[in-house]
Amino acid sequence: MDETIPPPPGAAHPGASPAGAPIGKVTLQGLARELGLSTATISLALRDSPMVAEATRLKVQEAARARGYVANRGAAALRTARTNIVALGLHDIVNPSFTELLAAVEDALSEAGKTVLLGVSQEDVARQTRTLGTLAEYRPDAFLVSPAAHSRVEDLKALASTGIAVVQVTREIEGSGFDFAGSDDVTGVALGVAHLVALGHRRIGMIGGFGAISTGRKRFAGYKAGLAAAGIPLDPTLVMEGPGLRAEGRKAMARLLALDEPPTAAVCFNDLSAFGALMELQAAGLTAGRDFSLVGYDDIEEARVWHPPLTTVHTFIPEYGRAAATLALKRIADPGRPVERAVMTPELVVRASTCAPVPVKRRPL
Amino acid sequence: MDETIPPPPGAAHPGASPAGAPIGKVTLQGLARELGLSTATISLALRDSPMVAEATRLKVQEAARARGYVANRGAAALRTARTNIVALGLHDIVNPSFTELLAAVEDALSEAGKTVLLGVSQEDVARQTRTLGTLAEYRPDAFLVSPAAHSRVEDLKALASTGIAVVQVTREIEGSGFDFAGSDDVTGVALGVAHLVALGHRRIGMIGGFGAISTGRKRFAGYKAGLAAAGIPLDPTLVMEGPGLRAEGRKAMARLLALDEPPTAAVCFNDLSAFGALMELQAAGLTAGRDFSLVGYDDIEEARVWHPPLTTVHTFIPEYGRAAATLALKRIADPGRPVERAVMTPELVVRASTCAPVPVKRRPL
DNA sequence: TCGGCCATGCTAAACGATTTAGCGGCAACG
DNA sequence: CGTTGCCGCTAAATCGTTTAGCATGGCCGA
Repeated sequence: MDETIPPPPGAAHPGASPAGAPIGKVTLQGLARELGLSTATISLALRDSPMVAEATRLKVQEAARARGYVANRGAAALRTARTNIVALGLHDIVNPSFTELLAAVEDALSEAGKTVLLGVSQEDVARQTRTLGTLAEYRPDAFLVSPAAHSRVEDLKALASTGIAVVQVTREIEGSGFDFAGSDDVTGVALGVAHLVALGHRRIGMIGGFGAISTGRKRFAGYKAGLAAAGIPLDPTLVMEGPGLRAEGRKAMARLLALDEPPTAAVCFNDLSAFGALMELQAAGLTAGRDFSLVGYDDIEEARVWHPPLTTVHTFIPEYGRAAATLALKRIADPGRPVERAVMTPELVVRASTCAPVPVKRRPL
Repeated sequence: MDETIPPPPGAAHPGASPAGAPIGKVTLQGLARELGLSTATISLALRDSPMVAEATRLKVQEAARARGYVANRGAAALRTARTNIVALGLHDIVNPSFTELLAAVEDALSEAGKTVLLGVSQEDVARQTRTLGTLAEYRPDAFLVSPAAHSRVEDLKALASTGIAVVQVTREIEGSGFDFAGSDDVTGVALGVAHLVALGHRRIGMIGGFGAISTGRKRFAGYKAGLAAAGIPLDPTLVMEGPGLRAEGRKAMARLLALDEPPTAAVCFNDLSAFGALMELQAAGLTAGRDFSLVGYDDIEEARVWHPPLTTVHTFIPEYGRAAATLALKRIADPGRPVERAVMTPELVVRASTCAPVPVKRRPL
């Protein structure tokens, strides 16, 4: 825990550049020259190899500390074909649920000595191709990917052919044959529908979630499964497809309310679209939990503080974030292992945005 | 925009490994052997050097594409001493305001061909030292840092001595002599205080923000400046120090309400602590904007949807995120340039959490 | 006294790219 | 016809590290 760097030891360092020179670049070779040893010995000593004598090891480590030696992992990686970098290719990071994911993944990986190299595709396949390509040039030990909408198997296969470990997180491309960590979205949304059914609802809409991504398809499947379990036929006019954003949720709710026979409740693709729907309800003079029932998905922090607090499905994002990191580490260690899927089962969190069905009247305006 | 990789050209590639072999590792040397050229030519051709003939260039680029060549930036960096990596050392990423920052920085940097290497200190100086050390081993072209609380100049000076460009973002260590991008926090909070004063408040508290970080000190200074401008003496019992978290904001508000003579209003270190304070008000049966006035700081998305919508100070986070990226790029290009500070002036956003002063009665409970 | 063994540290060859001096050949020019 | 200049390309050095294999010398046992 020393906080000051001690001055160089009394013995003048032979063959070194001018004595008081700024530290600049200290390399293995520099240390080797100064200590009259070979770079091999320095390298081994710094990594506590048993092949080097105790005394030498201490001398070397002391000198390295004193000179401010910082290893060059790039050079080491060139030799060892291991960078300790894990590339993270996310489709988005401003969405709060992905922030939680990113934080969990970073934490788990840094614990394992890996460092995160970040790329964001912004839901654009072309940009994703570019980004993943750039990331690949750094030769990460593994890729953690949440594919952009509309990605196909080929868009990731390019990675696979490089022999790098690939783990999909949150979203997946079916049939890609990569490890996956995420939540059981079918069950999750079905849970929400079941809750609404139990409250007496029969006309239940679905807001947001589009078919271009696996989560969209699965959550829609959960919606259908929930209806089917209750013997309610699917009414396509109640299904509002769209990306899971506040603005989309709001538009969707407006369209639902404008129907001749509006639903009395809705499940949402994610909390974000639920928030948008809540805003539209407010604007229409309606209150969720009194005039209309709304169930979100994800349970991000904001869900708890809405007015009313949002009933939603908790999906354990940090947990599967860590799981994704673990899968990556396992596959790095053993590239031949069988494909593994880490799937968390979500849980319904009942708050105050749902109630027994109330026929929706047209806006008072 | 081809989506299929064409088969190798008709002419059998001489001296290559078994024809149908999996692509595996294609290197400059491999391409050179296959094309009967030197690695120098390949390297130059791939980078569109004018030193290589048009025909050769096309032939090389075509072959590279066909073979699935992916450059090894690590190797290139070893030679050129330029990695195109920018290290991002943040004290936290789950805080929504930092997500916005991260997104903006990543976007701006990737536009400039840089890739982000991420490290999170979690507000812990020891961990920060470790993290920055690890990041440094990858020899980033620049560091973007939001220092952990309690960091001192020496904690960053270690970076400086490596000759790497360092830019501080959001937070700074005074006297460190590095570039900085952030918002003018003194003015920002003073704006909030002035708003409250204009509404008639004289007893104004401050919630959250601790002296261990520059933003804490500056926002407190803004609080003092605002009071001074109105000729209101500072009452230390109204100042609640603490990290800017929901839980802390809640505790702080509880303590304020428990005072013999509670304030009628408060400014907050950030929106997060304001949310906590709002929760405590609710719990106490009080409503912000009617019984109490509260001003947040940052204007994160959640501020708009609170009930009541939070009056707060908008700080232009994405803007200074981009500014930070630009500063880093400029310093990479010219390490000797004078220190620059990019400071945005915040703006007050009046919503519904403030009102004229109302004497706070003790809880009805 | 000698052979063999251990402990220690060194030599040298990678790893995959970039960069620069220089070379052969050809055309133009005086 | 000799010189010059340019074009297109190559050879070789270099970046900082790791690692297999080898050299050295001391010590022990026979």
